[in-house]
Amino acid sequence: MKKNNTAPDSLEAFHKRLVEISDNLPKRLRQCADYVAANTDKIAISTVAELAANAGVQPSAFIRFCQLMGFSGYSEMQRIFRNDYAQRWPDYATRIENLRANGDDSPATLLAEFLEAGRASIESLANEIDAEDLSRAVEMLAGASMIHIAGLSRAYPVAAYLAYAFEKMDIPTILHDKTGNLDRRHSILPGNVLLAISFAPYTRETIDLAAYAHERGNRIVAITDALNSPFHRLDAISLKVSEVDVGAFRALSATLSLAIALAVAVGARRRPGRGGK
Amino acid sequence: MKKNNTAPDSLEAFHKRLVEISDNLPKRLRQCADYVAANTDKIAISTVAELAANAGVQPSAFIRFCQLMGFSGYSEMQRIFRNDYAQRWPDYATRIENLRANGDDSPATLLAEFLEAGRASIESLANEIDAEDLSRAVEMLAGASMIHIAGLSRAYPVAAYLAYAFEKMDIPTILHDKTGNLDRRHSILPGNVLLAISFAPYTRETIDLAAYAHERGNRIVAITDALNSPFHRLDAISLKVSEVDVGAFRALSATLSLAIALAVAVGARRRPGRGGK
DNA sequence: TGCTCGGTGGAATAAATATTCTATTTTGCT
DNA sequence: AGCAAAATAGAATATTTATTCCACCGAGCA
Repeated sequence: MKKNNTAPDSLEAFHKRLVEISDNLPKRLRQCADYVAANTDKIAISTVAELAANAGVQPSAFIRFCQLMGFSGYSEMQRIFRNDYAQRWPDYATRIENLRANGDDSPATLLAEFLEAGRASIESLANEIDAEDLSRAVEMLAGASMIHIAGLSRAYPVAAYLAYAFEKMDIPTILHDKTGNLDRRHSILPGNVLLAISFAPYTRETIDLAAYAHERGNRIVAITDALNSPFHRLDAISLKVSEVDVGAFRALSATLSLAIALAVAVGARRRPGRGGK
Repeated sequence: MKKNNTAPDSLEAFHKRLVEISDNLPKRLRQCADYVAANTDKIAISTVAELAANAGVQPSAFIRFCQLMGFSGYSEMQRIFRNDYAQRWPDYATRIENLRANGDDSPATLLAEFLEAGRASIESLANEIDAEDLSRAVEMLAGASMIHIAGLSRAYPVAAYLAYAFEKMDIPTILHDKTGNLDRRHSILPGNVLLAISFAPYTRETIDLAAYAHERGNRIVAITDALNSPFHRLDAISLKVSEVDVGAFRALSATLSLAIALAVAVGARRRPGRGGK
């Protein structure tokens, strides 16, 4: 626990300070710290009494915690969260409403639906991604002498995007599209890794290619939408991403974000110091 | 203006009620309604005094407005916004923080960056899209006897996704990828429309194709990132989407959402009117 | 054991925020 | 123009919320 009289003025500064003071905290103040760490988002819209009750302490204790964080009191601390909120949501909700207001099946309304679906998908990916698996996937791809990318139909744009990103970073890649109906499975050599993208109902060709690679002893990284996908049997590292759908259609926002992050991380890992080019 | 004593209990109900009472409102109450309609998001974190001041009315007037909406007062109205906030952000901000906490250049941190960028892009698209242009684009594409899709490098995944979506809906489409280095410009016939996707710095081939199409008298719909893009000179309907970038890389979340919405809207528009399959 | 001192709970107080009330103004109508 | 009804501003009040204060507890130490 460390003293410091300058109040954090941003979310990052807040978190930094929270970590700083976090060692050697007395019981009640620790409860506050833990609760706040796990529920930062609630601060903007809660009263001290509510937070204190949830953290299992007295309001006065909670205020002592605020002061320890460097603020004069709860109100001052709350201010930075409210500011943050105001910036984050300039009026997104309102704009979405406005788009929707165009009429039930107007293009704008439809766009609003897909934007909402995209946002929800991204949030859910943030919640559900397994950082361990992601790291292992990056490591494995970074160590590959060649990355083979497979993804068809709905997954094809993702595969194409990955191929583009790897290409930009001078990483050797083969995109297994079906151009000319060529089967290029024999280009998969020892030490290569297959990066397969497929969603239920899984494309036969992609699964077949993965099975072939697995049989030959090549490792597989899969981007898919369920943990019990066919890739599971192939000893693949599965990155699960579930997209929210609109009617019969499913967006790709979260999947694309995952893909680009994966690609850039691999690039950074291969050439430490440079994120890309 | 209508009387009604049941308070809305959800955001949709709130908006519905807002529209209901919106006709024939006295001056000050109208100011409240207008301000609230444009700043719904601020309610969760503001006091009556603040809102009233921003709306240019007295706090008491604002409270009368709340009551007209069916609430007992401001506090009761605020509650539904705070609940909504709590649900929307169960702990998204926290999770992002947690991802970031993995270390400065860990894959998880990178993913957090891209997810944030994706979210921001989606929100900004919601703010900036021109519903008029979108409708006109849909109409034009729906009326085309054939849709030609052009998009290379970073735009290629978008083009591929559009081609996939149109194909799913049995809409005749040609994807102008550069497979076999074939130039298929001569497939562009009268009555066809070109859907071109390109971002600065614009891909030469895409622009050339668009120029050719324009010359032949074909209409163009463009998905691009600036209103002064080369498409502007070609009398294209431009849909502008600006993606937030992370380092040297730019996500595609918002663009993809726009693309799928566009495709589905075109599909919906064609089906009812025509006997088409 | 008894003293000290940081930590704590809870009541007391201060501040802010919400709500009501009423005199006055505006609006709509004839 | 003149009247009645509705709407409004702003002060007064009630309520909620934040903050301070102080008596008490319990660990560490002579």
